[in-house]
Amino acid sequence: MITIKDVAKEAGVSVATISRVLNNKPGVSDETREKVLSVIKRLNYNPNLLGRNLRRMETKMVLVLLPAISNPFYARIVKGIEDVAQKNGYGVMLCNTDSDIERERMYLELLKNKLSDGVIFMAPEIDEEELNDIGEKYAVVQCCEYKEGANVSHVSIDNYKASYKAVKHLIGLGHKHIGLISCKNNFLSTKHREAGYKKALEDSGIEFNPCYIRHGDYSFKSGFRAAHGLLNDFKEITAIFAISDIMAIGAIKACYENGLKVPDDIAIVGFDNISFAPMYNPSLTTVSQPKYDIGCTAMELLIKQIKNKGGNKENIVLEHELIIRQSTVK
Amino acid sequence: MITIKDVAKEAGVSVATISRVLNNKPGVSDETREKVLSVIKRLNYNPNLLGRNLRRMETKMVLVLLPAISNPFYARIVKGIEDVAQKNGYGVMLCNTDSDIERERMYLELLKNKLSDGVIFMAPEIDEEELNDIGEKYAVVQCCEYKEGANVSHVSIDNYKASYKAVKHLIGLGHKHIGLISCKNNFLSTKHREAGYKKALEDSGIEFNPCYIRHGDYSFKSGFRAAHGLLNDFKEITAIFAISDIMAIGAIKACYENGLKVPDDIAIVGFDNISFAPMYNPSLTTVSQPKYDIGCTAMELLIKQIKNKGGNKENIVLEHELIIRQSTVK
DNA sequence: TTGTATGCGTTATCAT
DNA sequence: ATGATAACGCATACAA
Repeated sequence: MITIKDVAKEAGVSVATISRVLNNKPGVSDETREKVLSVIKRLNYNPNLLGRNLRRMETKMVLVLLPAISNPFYARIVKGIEDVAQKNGYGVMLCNTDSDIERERMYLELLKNKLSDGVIFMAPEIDEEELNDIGEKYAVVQCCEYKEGANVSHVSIDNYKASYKAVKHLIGLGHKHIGLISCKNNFLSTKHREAGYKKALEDSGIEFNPCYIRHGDYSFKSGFRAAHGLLNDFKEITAIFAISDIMAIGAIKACYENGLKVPDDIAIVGFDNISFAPMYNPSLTTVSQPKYDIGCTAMELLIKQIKNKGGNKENIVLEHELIIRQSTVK
Repeated sequence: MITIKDVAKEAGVSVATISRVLNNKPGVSDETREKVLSVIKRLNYNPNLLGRNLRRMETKMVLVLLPAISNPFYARIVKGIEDVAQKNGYGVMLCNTDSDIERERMYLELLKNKLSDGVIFMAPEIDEEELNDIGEKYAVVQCCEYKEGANVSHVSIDNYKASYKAVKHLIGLGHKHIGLISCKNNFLSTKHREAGYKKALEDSGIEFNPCYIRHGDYSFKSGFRAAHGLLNDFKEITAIFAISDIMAIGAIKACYENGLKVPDDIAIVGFDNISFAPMYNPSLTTVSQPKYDIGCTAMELLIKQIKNKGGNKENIVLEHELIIRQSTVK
């Protein structure tokens, strides 16, 4: 392996000079700099960052923990994170937690072991307390999903308002019996979206029927089953709001298999505006989150924290948008 | 920051002993070991892996370069990679190249800079020569997509046979005018899938019509446009084979918007069996790759190379499967 | 402008 | 069974 010493010897200067050239530091004559660069090129030298990282006690790498890369919702967010990271000289390590707390803890070791300068959680599995502990020692940002109790920055939309708007859209189309496909989990977003649904009904003088709520697990199948159950049990239902696009798509599929046409016989609204939403048949009305901006903002927050050694706790709420497509409008 | 020295001082032993305990090495009395462990716990000590990595000149991390994490095709492959990695004490860094050669090269720096012990390419952008150079110095495996010329291991399916089988399925259903939605790229898989299409026609005595081939770019929209064009120009077409599920889904959408029902008026076959294939409306007939196994195999190959310092060039072909769903069978 | 020398945290070799 | 110490590759404070 070629090291900085080899380059120094070959160029006839000291390692300090090589280091200066590598890091674009001043105090090197143009002549020397050029000679060094040519030797670096000739020897095909690549600095060993293990040495640099140890010395500087930083890695210029950040961790992004996501429940599943297969979830298309995260794609644009990650892009935002990556773009801001790159602009600031940071690399991004994407890590699948599978919503498994052990796997999440495993990856968090990378943080504790100094292999990463900070972490962005897409949906933390660990509880408020553990999150708080980590937040006190390391740079941490929560993105989209977050724990309320923890004193850790987050960036997200207002899920309550977004859900309210989606259900109001259905009510505006004349629907009075609106099913809800929610999830049985502890996500704050879930709680907020359910609350928004109820508030929209209430504000429109429609009585809330708890039986109209079914619970899935964000999967296509669970959306399918939930819709199937709703349609079987309550013939009067003419619209369904699902708190995720994938479950909404499962619901549409269930409608068709029950002989109901969307949107003619039943209207469906999703949440997230994943890339498949406009591709589906029919295309899906849904709530769009500013995913790219969310990612950018999260990374910016993280970098600020890294620079300020953990200060700067901030919570940022970005704007959502209701996108109306074929699944609700005849 | 707590270091190994602090632990040593607190436990009243030398750093060497701490290191032995940390690495589960023999030559430490049970008594001492226990004392050390208790001190480690009490001080909440986390070993700084920057030191270890420099010393051992390895990181126990591998790079996985994918064109886009948003492509659902990669999800199961990555899971296979991760599972095998974890079993062997390796961490996985997922990196989005966006099919951008510069971004790809940027991430390859992590390899050259010793921040990663090896790399798995899902679809290399760099050419044979550059790939070869990297393969000579570092542990490299190509997964699914690969460059033929490069002397670098790969694992994939037989795309020629798979494509042949898919088209034969359509012919078996009585279709004689079969459109092909391919891609304009340099992927070997594309070439092989086109060749399989032609060979299937030929073997069945159906004349190949070059005009029946349209080119997309793996996107939904490109599939939509390609199908739209085919249907407009050639009313006799009753079936379309797309070399990716996403384009196939675009094609189905185009059929519906042209007033054609799938599969009643036209049959569609995709390729990859992404998670959305069974969810679509209608569900999609497609070629399934053993994605999880492909991922596992790639990672196993990579670990072998890391251990053998670059030896062990191997090419492995795994079995595919045609999955028949609603989009072809009435 | 350039060089010398120290240390980052760890592991591993060689003593004891 | 345990300890002292050199080394890994690099950046940097200080000297020249």
